[in-house]
Amino acid sequence: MTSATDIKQLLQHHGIQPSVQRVAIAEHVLATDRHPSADQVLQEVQRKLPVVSRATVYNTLKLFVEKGLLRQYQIAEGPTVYDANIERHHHLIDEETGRVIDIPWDAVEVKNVEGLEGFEVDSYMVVLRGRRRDGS
Amino acid sequence: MTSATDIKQLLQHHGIQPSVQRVAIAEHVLATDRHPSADQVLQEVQRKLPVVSRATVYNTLKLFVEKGLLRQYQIAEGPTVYDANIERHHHLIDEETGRVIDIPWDAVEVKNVEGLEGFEVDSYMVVLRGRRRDGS
DNA sequence: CTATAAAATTAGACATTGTCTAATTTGGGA
DNA sequence: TCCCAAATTAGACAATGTCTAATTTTATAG
Ligand SMILES: [Mn+2]
Ligand SMILES: [Mn+2]
Ligand SMILES: [Zn+2]
Ligand SMILES: [Zn+2]
Repeated sequence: MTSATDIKQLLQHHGIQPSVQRVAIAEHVLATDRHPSADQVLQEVQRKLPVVSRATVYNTLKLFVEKGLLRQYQIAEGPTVYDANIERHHHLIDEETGRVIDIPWDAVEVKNVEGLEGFEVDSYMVVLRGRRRDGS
Repeated sequence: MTSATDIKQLLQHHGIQPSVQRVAIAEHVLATDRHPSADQVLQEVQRKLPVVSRATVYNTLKLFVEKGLLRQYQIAEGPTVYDANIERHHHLIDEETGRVIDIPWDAVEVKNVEGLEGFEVDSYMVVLRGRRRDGS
């Protein structure tokens, strides 16, 4: 449960003025484990708060990324998606639905990244393609 | 060295009519270890063959992907890129230049992908972010 | 409380990337 | 050579994202 006041405080602690629009956007995008695109966020938010513009959604998502509240990825076909999970983790793309699913960092093991010759690596993730197994 | 006749045979062996445009596109896109976008391919090819249209470049790249001559990725910011390296391998995104660099499959080791609970995995790659080390 | 200025929001223009259609051109084979 | 299916093409259209200039909202100084 993240109440509206909690959201406001969270934004303020990150140096973000909690306007009505920003709180509404935060409530949706920070609470989901989906990986919505900017236009999906716009659709969702407009149901609760009809007076929000496309420009504000794009501006706000960018702001949240800059302030470290969100990550932004371009991993599958289609538009940039936003990710409220800011811990390091991997991603699986469901090839049937196109949906991006979080995979815990320790679910797979990646070795020898530090020893990679000729490169300095800041971060990495495994991107998998497949599908959910039936009972899941 | 991949000569024009070699290219023609390669296309024919993949069931592709080797038109002038397709050969010109193949010469560029199959010979590079860069990861060009469709519009980059268009720019390059038009220098040698001014009579090639945007539609043909998009159509041809799609055809090459369907026929297994090319891979298509959406890994970094920006447009879809095409990859002549059809062996499995990983990718590093140079954060300074934005360039995508191939990393050999055995340069890093990924474990426990088969044991991933709840998912069936068809393929995977490690996507790293960083930069070339000075003398490289 | 009111005035002022800065910050936030907005509509819509614009750019880029990609798809599609309908018309034209090309070229392989009878 | 002729025919016709395949290939190419220009340009319309759609989706995604950026930018600008005008308007609205909000914080705060007086
Ligand atoms: Mn995620
Ligand atoms: Mn590659
Ligand atoms: Zn809640
Ligand atoms: Zn060569």
